Amino acid sequence: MLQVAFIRQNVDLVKRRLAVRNFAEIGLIDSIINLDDFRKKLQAENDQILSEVNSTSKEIGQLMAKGEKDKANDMKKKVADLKLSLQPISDKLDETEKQLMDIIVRIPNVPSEKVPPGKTPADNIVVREGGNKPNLPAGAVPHWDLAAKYNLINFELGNKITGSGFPLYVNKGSKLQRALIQYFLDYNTAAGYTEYLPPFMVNEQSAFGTGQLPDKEGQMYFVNEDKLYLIPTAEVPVTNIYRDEIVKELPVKMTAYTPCFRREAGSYGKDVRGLNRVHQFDKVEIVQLTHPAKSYDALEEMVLHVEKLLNNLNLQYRILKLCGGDMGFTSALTYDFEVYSAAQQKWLEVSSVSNFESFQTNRMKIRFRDENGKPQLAHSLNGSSLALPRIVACLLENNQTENAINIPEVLHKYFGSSQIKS
RNA sequence: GGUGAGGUGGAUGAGUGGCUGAAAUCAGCAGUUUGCUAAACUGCCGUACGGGUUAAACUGUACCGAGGGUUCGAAUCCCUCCCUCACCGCCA
Repeated sequence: MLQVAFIRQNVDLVKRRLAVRNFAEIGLIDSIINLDDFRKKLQAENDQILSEVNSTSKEIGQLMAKGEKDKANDMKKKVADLKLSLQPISDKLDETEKQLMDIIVRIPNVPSEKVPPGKTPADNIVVREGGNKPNLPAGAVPHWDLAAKYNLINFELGNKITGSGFPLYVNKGSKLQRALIQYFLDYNTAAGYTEYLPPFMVNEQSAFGTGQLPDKEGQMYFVNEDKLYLIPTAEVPVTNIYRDEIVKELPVKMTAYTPCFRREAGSYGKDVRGLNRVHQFDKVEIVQLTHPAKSYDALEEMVLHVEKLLNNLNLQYRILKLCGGDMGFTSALTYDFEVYSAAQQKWLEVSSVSNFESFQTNRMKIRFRDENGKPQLAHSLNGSSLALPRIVACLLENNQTENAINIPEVLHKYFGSSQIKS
């Protein structure tokens, strides 16, 4: 969430930039400032009365010690009156703070000045393309057919066991998952990211910290009995490792493999065929906490990091800079990576790399000490490196031959062979 | 799940109603001493929201797991919840 102090100092900028993401702020920014003014006024009154209560109580203590009971009793009456007058003010203060919070929590992040305007994915800007266009043999088929042909993924059984969108990987299909996860983690740790294997469920506070709550309430699976959310991404548990910390040394670089659970409420149709959109999938994530002055350098570094991974896998890809309208709630700048699915003839998103600036860290109170020793909010960033299902879809489709699927060289040592045959 | 003991600042740990935002020690920071390192000594060493200031200084309030309550006054007493540890039960 945005810092009130930042909003106050940059009213016009905040309004202008929120417009870039087509957020209709409808006077909310002005309300924030008005409420904050009111809050300050109330707090001043509240503190003033409390101060009197405290000092009077102290006097009572001294009077009692001296045995001056009558005087003390008079003072008690005074305190009672003070408290009576305090009640409405303190109630109003609580209420105002709550109102203020309710609004702030629903304001999305302010886009960076680098974010292009636009409303739909069509307005995203292709930053660059890379990799080689695959040469498919005649009769090439989409991955769901390949998955069946080589017995790699059984969607029907996943459906039977759980429901649609919960694929069951089998044999080499399962091993390919394992190989990819292992490779991605090794690649990330080699680049200095510390590996974690976090819990796959988080509490409400963690889900709030990274911005899933209240914005994405209905998109997460919720275990009512224990009030826990199944994570939609490793970003949630991993970033929350540093919640309420004043970090000693920046940057912090973390990576984790986790399954990800997403209800994907409201998305049906051809987009959900095969591995294109599922409720449970595997992903390896990278997360960084940085000094505010260095977060955009870190973002570019992460983009290059993910790009190299796609190059290593020999996939045709493109990098998009998301327009204001297509960005997530918490992001200040996002690059999406898409790989080309040759058999489906479409681009599939496999990674999203974002700088959240202090939007998440303000919620989580992740700080560092500046030159003056004052706590300041760090910046947080994350990106997928990578989400597996669509990578698998493209690997299968793009590397299919008439009677085998070739495995990219970097995976050979993890996969144990160079081909999948029937 | 049951019983018992606990949750205090970066760490250890004192504190059972006012003199405690919190002793002491360690770690950390600054300095003095010192061939170097080490040691010794001195000072500093919580966060948030306000007021104040160019910035400080200074100052008000809150915070001792979370939330309520009792009281003129709560880290300290009471209630609820959460968590940790030990033992028992159950179980991968």
